Amino acid sequence: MKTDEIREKYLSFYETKGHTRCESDVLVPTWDPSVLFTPAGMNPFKDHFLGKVKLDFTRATSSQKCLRTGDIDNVGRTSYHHTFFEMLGNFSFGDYFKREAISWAWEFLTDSKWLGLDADRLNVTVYLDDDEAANIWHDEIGLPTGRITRLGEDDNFWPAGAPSGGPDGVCGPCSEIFYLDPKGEEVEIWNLVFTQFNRIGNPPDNLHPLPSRNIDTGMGLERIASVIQGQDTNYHIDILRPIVEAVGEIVGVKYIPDDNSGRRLRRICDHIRACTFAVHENVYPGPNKEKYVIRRLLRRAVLDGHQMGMREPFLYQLVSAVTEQMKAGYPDICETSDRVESVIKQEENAFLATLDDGLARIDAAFSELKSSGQLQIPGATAADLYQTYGVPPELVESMATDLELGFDWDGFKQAMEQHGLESGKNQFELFKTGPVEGLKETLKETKFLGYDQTQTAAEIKGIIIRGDDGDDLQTESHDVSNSKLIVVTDVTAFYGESGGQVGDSGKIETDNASFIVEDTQKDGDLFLHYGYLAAGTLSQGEMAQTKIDTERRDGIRRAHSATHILHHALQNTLGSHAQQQGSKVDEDWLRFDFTNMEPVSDEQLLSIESQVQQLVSSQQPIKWETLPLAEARAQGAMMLFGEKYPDPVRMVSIGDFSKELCGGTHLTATDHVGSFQIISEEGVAAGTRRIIALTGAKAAEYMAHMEILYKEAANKLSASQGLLTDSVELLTGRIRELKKHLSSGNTNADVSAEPTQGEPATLTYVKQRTQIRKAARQLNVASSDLLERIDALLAEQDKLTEQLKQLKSAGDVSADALLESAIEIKNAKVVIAEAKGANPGLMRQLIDQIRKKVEPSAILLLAAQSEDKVVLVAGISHALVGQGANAGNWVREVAPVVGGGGGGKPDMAQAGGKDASQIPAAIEKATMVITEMLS
RNA sequence: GGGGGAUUAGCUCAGUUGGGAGAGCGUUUGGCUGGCAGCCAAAAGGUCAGGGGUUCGAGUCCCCUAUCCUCCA
Repeated sequence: MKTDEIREKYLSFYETKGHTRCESDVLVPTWDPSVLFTPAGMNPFKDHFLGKVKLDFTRATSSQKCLRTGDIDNVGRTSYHHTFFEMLGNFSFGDYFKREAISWAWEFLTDSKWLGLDADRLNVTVYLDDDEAANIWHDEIGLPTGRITRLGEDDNFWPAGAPSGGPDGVCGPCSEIFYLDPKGEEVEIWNLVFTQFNRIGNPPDNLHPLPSRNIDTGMGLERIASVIQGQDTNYHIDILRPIVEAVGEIVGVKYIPDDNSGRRLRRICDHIRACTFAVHENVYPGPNKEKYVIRRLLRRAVLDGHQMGMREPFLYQLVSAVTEQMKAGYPDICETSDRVESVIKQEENAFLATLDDGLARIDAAFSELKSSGQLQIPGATAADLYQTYGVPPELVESMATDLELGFDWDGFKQAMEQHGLESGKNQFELFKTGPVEGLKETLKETKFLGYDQTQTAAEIKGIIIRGDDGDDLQTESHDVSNSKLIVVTDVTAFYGESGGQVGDSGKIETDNASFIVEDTQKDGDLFLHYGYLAAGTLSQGEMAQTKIDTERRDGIRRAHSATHILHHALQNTLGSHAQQQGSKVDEDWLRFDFTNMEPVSDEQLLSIESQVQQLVSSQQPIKWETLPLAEARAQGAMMLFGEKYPDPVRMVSIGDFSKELCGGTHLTATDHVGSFQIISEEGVAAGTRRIIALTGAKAAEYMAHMEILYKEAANKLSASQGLLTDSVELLTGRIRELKKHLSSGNTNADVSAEPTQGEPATLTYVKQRTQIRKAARQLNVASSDLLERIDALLAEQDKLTEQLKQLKSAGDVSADALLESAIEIKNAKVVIAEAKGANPGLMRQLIDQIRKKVEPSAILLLAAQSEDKVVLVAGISHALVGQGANAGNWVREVAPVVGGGGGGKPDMAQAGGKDASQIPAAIEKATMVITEMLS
């Protein structure tokens, strides 16, 4: 029987038992902060089990794609470890319990209409004191007691060891079904969890029966398939073996199961499956969280390939093998395979580059070790390489082996553990507690009426006083004004932050109180109004009016509708790959992240902006409706892979060009967006770009601001040609020239900064803005700092011009002129002089010239840099240094005379001081010191 | 969210108690030369990521910001 058939049989079997078939949830459940990936079939139903959502059904079945990395090191080594796998499950939310769960499981496994396994090969386990389950197995199924084993809480309880070790919360005994394979080994194929207790505190008497008991079962699809298909490893079932073979083909290694490379091929097979699904869901390899896990999986697979000789990207070529095997269960995987391939290829290239870099670093580390005569690579060194540069330890090890060096794995692991500790770990709570959770259980949901109304009557259902450090407190009534509260009502006009759109603000008023809402958040289906009490006494059970700040809401609506239009323009300009990656919609402000491999060019950006503006002014209607998911799909609504959509869905259509599934609030016509301005485009992660834009009043303000900025900047620079960028270039070029002339002592060059006269030319707004942005980029500042930067550059230019003028007026400071003032001490020419107007670079140059001309010689030059500052530079020719003269000591003794200090090397040294009036005294001192030094 | 690292010429990177900004490749020019990375010589090319601080003096030390890499959660 094919794996695809088993999956389908399971789901339809439970449909015949009154279960609702649920699509596999996404691999990355953003709604659940306690996990990065969906780890089990029950995960998407967590809130159903906890009674925190309204139940549309009480029996469900699913084949859930899961990802676990806990046992990652065993992947490929054992017959049954995976990171990515599918979990078949059936669930009861306070509906049926042990009897049905057990008998249906048995029926599905043994009935020839379904799997038809040999009943004699099936054994079960139950929890120690779970007589109820044991009796069902014995009396109703007819299993002899010898085939029912009772095990302790570590094996037959969920969570494992919960009764004595915790955590607190719902838990219960479980019963596992084992299959005796032809080799005589027992393999676990199905775990039935009977959730019937709430654990509170430590034993004894800590398990309290739940009023509503649940069933949660899980059967690994790959494992049951291997049993049915008589394979001794999951990797040889019909949907996995072809992938393993494909890996071998591309890597150029024949698949031999027991071989070391067999292990590698299986591991690559597993990881590419995981990566294909993750990238399909828009989870790209990246530096943290779930993205990082994907990066690690992908890089492990690349490294395996690398160690089998692959030096070019190869994983991406396996995507088609994965989609081929998985498309029956997950048809949309095919729709994205081009994108998935290109993302994987890019990451492969990045990692191969890191590996190259790593090889160089290993070389450097090894030569250091070799010089100290070590025979083993210390774990700490390898850990350091890994943590800082991502050099994989396996690579270090294999290179060490080539050099007949050992590798200290223990030390490495120890160092990594230490690193883990130092990085600090903030653990997630498995089950959140607190007043909000309590309200979720009792109230379940807040009805949102804000699509049509800006104000609604509502009843105050909960008041929570926000504690400073998260310890919130629920209260019946509250009268301390200005205290921070969370208010929950049965209905509301306030939009709770979701889908990127920020929450509403406004007021909640009762006859006795006025509560200012600053933000609205959603927790499950509950709306939380965050704010403070302005006046009066707020009491639970009172009737109230929820009134949103309509002006702010209008700004948010403008930004949200503009976001959809922008999304359309992006795809139109860049291609259909430019999909939304993330979005934030605020009052007349929006941030939109999307997939694009390279920066969006200025021209493209302008085109995108003007397309949006055109669509805005075309006055097209914006409509929304609620319809079945399948129908929205048929109408071509844009759907994001990896996004979880309710069914029915809300679809927002703009004119005839945009249909998106969206729960946000929108305008009724495009022209209400008003002005639209893209204010920045930047990279946010590899393959992801971010556009920030403004709408309505904020966009208009921005435009006015840019015009003023342009005028001021142009005035400062006297940019009569109207080309700010040219003027900026001219200015920076002039400064460069000035510096060059100063350091070479060339006073003849004409670098006069005569401003070009005339009024700034008038440019169109877009051109002015482009000029400002280009100029800002040229000067490496944000647009807002442009004027400041220009001022600083103008000041620098003035300063340099002034210095050059001084140097010019100081007259001849050539080497020859200085040599005329030389005195002779012990056969050495000594020059001690003031080099008026010179800068340190020029002084050094003069000293070099003199030293070249006269040997032996000692030179010390002084020059005032400004009204008070003095610079001294001393140089001593090579021969004199050999005799014990020292330029460093020389300036060190002289500098205090002008109130400073200094030092340097024996042949060349530099010093400074703060009292230019003492230059004559310093010259006297310098003469004394050098005389002594040379005698 | 936290740890480590990086940012210097068009590119790849050196730069040691803080005291003359460098190499290789590339570019340009000149000369030599019958080829395949031709040879020789010279030159141009730098806000040392940005900002602040310490100092007589900062590529170098300290702080902040930005970008990138990397590990941990």
